Amino acid sequence: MAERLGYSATTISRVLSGKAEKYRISPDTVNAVLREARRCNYSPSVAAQSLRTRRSNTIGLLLPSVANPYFADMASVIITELNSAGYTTIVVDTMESEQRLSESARSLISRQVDGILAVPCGEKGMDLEMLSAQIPVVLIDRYYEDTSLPYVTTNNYQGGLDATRHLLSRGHTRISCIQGVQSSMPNKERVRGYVKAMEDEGLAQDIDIIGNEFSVQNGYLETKLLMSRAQRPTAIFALSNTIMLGALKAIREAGLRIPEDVALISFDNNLYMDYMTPSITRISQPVEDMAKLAVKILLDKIKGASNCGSQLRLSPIMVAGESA
Amino acid sequence: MAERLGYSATTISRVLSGKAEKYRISPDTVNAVLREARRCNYSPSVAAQSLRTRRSNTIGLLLPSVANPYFADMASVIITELNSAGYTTIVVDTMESEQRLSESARSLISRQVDGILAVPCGEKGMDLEMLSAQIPVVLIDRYYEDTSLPYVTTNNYQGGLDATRHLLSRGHTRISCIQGVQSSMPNKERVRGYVKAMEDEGLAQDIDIIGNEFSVQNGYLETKLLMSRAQRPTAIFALSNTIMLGALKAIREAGLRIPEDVALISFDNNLYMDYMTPSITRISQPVEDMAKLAVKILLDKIKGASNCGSQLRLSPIMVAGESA
DNA sequence: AAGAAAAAAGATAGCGCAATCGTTATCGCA
DNA sequence: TGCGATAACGATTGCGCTATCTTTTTTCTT
Repeated sequence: MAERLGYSATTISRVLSGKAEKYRISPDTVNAVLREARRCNYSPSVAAQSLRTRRSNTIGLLLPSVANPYFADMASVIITELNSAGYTTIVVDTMESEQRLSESARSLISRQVDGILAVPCGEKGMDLEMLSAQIPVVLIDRYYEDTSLPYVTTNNYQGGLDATRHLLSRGHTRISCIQGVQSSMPNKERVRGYVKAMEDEGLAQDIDIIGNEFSVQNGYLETKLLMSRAQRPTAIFALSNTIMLGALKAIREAGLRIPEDVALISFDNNLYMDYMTPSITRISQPVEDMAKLAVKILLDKIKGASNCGSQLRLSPIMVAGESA
Repeated sequence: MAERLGYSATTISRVLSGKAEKYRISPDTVNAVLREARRCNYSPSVAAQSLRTRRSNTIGLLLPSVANPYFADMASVIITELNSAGYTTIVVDTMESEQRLSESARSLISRQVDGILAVPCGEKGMDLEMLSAQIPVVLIDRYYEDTSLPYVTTNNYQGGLDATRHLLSRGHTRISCIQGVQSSMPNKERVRGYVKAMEDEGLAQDIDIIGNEFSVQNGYLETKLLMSRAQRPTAIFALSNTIMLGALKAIREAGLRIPEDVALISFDNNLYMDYMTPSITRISQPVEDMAKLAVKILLDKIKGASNCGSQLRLSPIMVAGESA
């Protein structure tokens, strides 16, 4: 393009990167360059730009499972937000593996992403913590104990408390809690809320925490077992939407009615939950707010603002349904 | 790293890019390099690599709406498939806008992606078609009339036919069809199936096609109108899961029973649909197969295989529920 | 009319890698 | 002993851009 127009590459670069004014390029030149660029359908090589400027206008998003509707919703909001801020999003599914998380994060850095948004896996985030020296990192939903990384999450303890108290207030005492990934902070906090509520009612001996995965299958299998117990629980607290779906299936198969025979309460919200019969009583997380906040914090960090201290816990909202 | 080890950058590059054997680098050297690389946590700059090799091991995925569970499911499969083939995925939400589609595709190309998977928007894909000269492009779900681009889609005509015939076989005659984006091929084909089935029964005068968006709101508003008609339809054919959800809400609000007062049949499948009451009768698309096939075709094209002729239509499966 | 200032542009280098084209040791073999 | 074959490595260049430093031209000032 440079030779075709008779201008230097420098001038052309300036025009195309919007720095024409700053360098006082004459309007005639600007127009000529722009016209030619359009004519020959020019678009700059992002690879070369990143190499030179060390910025890529790209953000990496690390999720434990894109198939989980909860994370898919989150991804949707994040992608849209980032896009309107001029960023492109690379989505990686870490499949609930700490090793994949580390590898993916490194791979993202070697791609010169400008920042990382992550729902981390595993117990201790040493690796992410280290990487955050090289690049802005913001956690969503999950975080690590004593981490200095910024995060945005739900007040899961409160959610666990609310759900359990709701069941207790309806007279339930045999309440089983089907959990997901034990090492994850939201899971721990929800369980803590459940335990606290039970203990407050003097039901410490009835505490029953089972399961080990945020999956439909886990919910299904654990509920199958529960339903075959001599002394069935009268209520189930499912720690995720997927677990709830599995539980629902098992309860149906046992020929039991909800909520008459077994009450059911779940975490997460979803387009569909209102349309189920019975509609599901649930602890809804403010996914959209969380996602938008996390994006905001990340972009601020990228711009150099040092609100590293941002560790936010948003309140969940209980949506009353007919299932409990 | 080169000077720290006393080797040339060339040698190091060869070792790290796995070409040690090809260039007969001695095992000692290889080990030394690898150890040092691990020690100093070296990872190559993908930007520089792409600049040099014109490949980025990255694929662009263009979707009209990540928030739609149907596309989110699709994205999940694609991301996972690509990842296990060694590719990273950039996801872009084109928001059902043809202009955004074009812009995003161009932006992906300037990012040196090795290929593009797209659920396109708009009537005629001139732009994508042109771009496909520069880079492999495979369409999923939607495609263009007379396009030469490879695509993988559902046999939507068959789906429309099946759904409508099912309703007809149950004795319905006043069947309204709530459609999504009119210009999209799947929509057109489903409608064509509906029309054909109606005409075959001599019900041409009862054909009733309404709506204009694949959204919950569209389904809701159109159904509200339907329910307030003097002569209500006895069955509704919703052309997507989102439309179905909106319809469901409106039917509920009208205090009507499903399927006694209004039968409901939908396109798309979903984890939740089995757990609704009544469970929804639906035309399930083979999302996973479609996604995997599209990825396969794209990777083949990247490798140079010229199966450009791949234009596949997979059969949908009707899942019987209680709603129709 | 001479000099200073502002306006408009260009020359050069280097981001981090890999393709290309070398060069230097080592060894077998007649 | 010398020669070519092979093994093992290196120097250079350029991918496409932009940051930095210069140069040329125009305009204004006194």
